[in-house]
Amino acid sequence: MTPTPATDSTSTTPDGTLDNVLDGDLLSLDKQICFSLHAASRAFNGVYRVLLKDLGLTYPQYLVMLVLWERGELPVKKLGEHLRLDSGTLSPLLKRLEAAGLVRRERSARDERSVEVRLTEEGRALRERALEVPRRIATATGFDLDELRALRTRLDRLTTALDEAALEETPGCG
Amino acid sequence: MTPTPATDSTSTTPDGTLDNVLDGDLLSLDKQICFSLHAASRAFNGVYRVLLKDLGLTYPQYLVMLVLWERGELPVKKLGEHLRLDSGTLSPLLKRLEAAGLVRRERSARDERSVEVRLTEEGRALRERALEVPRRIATATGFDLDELRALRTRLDRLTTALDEAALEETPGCG
DNA sequence: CGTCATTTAGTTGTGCGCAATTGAATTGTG
DNA sequence: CACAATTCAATTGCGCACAACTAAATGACG
Repeated sequence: MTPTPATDSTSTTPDGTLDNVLDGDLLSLDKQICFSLHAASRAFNGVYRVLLKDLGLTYPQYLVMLVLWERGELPVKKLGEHLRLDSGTLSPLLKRLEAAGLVRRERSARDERSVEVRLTEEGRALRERALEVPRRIATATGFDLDELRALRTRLDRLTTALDEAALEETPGCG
Repeated sequence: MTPTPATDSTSTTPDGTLDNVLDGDLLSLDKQICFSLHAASRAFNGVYRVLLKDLGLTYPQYLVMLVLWERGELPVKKLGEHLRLDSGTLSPLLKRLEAAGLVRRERSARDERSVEVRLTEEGRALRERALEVPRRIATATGFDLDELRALRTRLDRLTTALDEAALEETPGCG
């Protein structure tokens, strides 16, 4: 059972430009891209879920820990900037990490609006057990390091383009 | 503000194999891949959200409609196979589509376990308004058609590899 | 100094994704 | 036929993503 849909009605276009493509063909290609991206994202998520289960972490929690392992401690705001997540997502997530004993949250003394997130000893220790995760992920993709880097570059390019487009599409920003 | 993290401590490895890479380096690369993929997925989702708002659809609902526009009618089970989603996700989603008047759900006469999902006239009509979405998405990515197809191929390869790896990782399937 | 805009976390509500379970219908087997 | 196993949709529970809002602290400005 391959993830590839049956039809590929766009294969008749000679060049790669968008202008002389039928809308129906585009809708079909869009369907394929949608599915592929959506499926890839969830498949990736699924592999992480399996690997992270031993560590008691979800995938987004792992992302937070990766940042904290690198930086040690930082306010929720900065964390959100690194991860492109807002407090609506981070606040409950951090509470769960705190409940798990991996993290402490305390109001900053110099700015009482801010909340500092720092690793506990237990949280710092978890890094050792996490070290094997990336290798197993890399193996799971079937890609070598160069391919992984290339994929990263391509995804970043995609994200940048999409973010810019999103800004232009948003009503009131044109 | 680029999505690219600061360090790239993996750039010292000469070949693309995994064997002679330090765990710390891999953890760093993993962080970058994680972020890139997660960010790309959400950025894509965000652009769709903006474009689909006019149609009153969420991104997953759009995926369902794409399948229905192509097939017209099919049971929940088949829909789930196409989208790789289970009834836990599809059941409430389909209820919302039904509440929106785009879809009807009715028990199959020949097999009362199965539920047939079919487009209403309104649901069928929505396709016309959806035809412009793919072109705007394609434009938003900044990729041309060939690049989009290449991306799709790469993502499908990734998904296949990850799914296989997930099966092997799952306890009790080795 | 007081007032107002901004910054920062947190809360609420909606929807998705997935695991686990339930319950009904069907199929297979003796 | 009776009974066990399977199939299918729905439900429940948890966590994440995001929009919209609240509340408190800070900073800027008259």
